[in-house]
Amino acid sequence: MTRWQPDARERLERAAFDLFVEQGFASTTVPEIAARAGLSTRTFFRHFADKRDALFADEHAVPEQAARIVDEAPTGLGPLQIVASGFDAVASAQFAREKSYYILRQQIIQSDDGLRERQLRTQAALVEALRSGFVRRGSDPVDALLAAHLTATVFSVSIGRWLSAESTEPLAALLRDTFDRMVRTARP
Amino acid sequence: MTRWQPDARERLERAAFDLFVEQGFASTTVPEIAARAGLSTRTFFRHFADKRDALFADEHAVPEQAARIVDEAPTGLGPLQIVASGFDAVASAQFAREKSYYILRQQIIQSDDGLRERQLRTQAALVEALRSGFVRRGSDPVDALLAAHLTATVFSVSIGRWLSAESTEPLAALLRDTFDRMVRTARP
DNA sequence: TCTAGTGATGACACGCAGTGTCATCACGTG
DNA sequence: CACGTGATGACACTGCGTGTCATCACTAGA
Repeated sequence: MTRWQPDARERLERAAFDLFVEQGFASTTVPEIAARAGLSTRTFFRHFADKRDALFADEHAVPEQAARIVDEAPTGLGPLQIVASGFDAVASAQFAREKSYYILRQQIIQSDDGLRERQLRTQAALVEALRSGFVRRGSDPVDALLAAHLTATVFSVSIGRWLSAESTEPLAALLRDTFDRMVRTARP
Repeated sequence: MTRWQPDARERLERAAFDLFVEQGFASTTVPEIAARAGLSTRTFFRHFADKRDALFADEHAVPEQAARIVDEAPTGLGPLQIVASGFDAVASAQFAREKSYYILRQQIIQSDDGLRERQLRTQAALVEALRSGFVRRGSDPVDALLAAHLTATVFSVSIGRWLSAESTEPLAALLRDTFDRMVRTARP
């Protein structure tokens, strides 16, 4: 016998996701999640800051990868050129699961105000990671912030298109298309 | 004698703001706010959805004004041209108080994760109001969403610059400058 | 082999956010 | 003078999130 199952966090994540799908986020309590994972309520809060956090465990890696891509880009490229060159890497690394998982997850998020706010916060974290990355490369602070916002917009809009009912295009193609459209839109 | 003071909501707003300034958002309880306003805890929650909401009472008007500006713009203008023409109106209407008030308010917001999330939500509401406004004018759905995001970025960045320590420029000028910089940044 | 950590967990108490429900009270209306 | 109305108060209750201490399996060192 081991002293404890070493995958407590993953069990909690999965139990939370399943319960949110089965009965909704609001009507799922933390004690329920913990019980399904075979753990106590207290242990849940040792792994996640709050109930919403169980749905956003993966997202913590996003700002890190963004910063890495920016830092490792060849010199001489502008912020938006760096971003455009990283589309494929991000599309494959951050969206490795089945598309149906992300659709289900997005449905849960859309069903609750608190979860929508939480998602906006992860996008804000991406903006900040990109901004500071661009500044490290020597960009003007305001230009860096603007480029970071533009980048986050491209990703947010592309993912929305990718998860929409009609779409069958791969994410990387949508990222490129959304990027081009944004460049065109920004010409007044 | 009146049966009750008719300005309950305003008293609660002011009491909340003052207490947040004096002792911080997290260490201020709703019963405290209600007591300072001379009301019960239950009444606080009749006026505001939650504790954070007392800091965002004004912001509910923002999406409405944005939608009105878009709807009343002359035909033939592109989304971003409409936005640029509305800079002065928004700067004067939505920021009528003393600048020191907005600085203080922003300090409170920055001090708490939940408040930052709440602010992101109001920005998302602005994006949605602009998006649907642009769609009503006949824009392509994706282009409308992109233009709405670009607009919200210009406002968010401009307000940040306006409230930053160094700045003395008027908000309308910063809006125009940020807009120009964004157009330039979006050229890869 | 004995012993003193160590790290994840459980158990329990607690403060506070937010809601449902009913009573109250001042007012307007017939 | 009786009745309805709308804002408020009082109270109970659920659930989130935290602080604190005990437990238990394992590990490193004497």
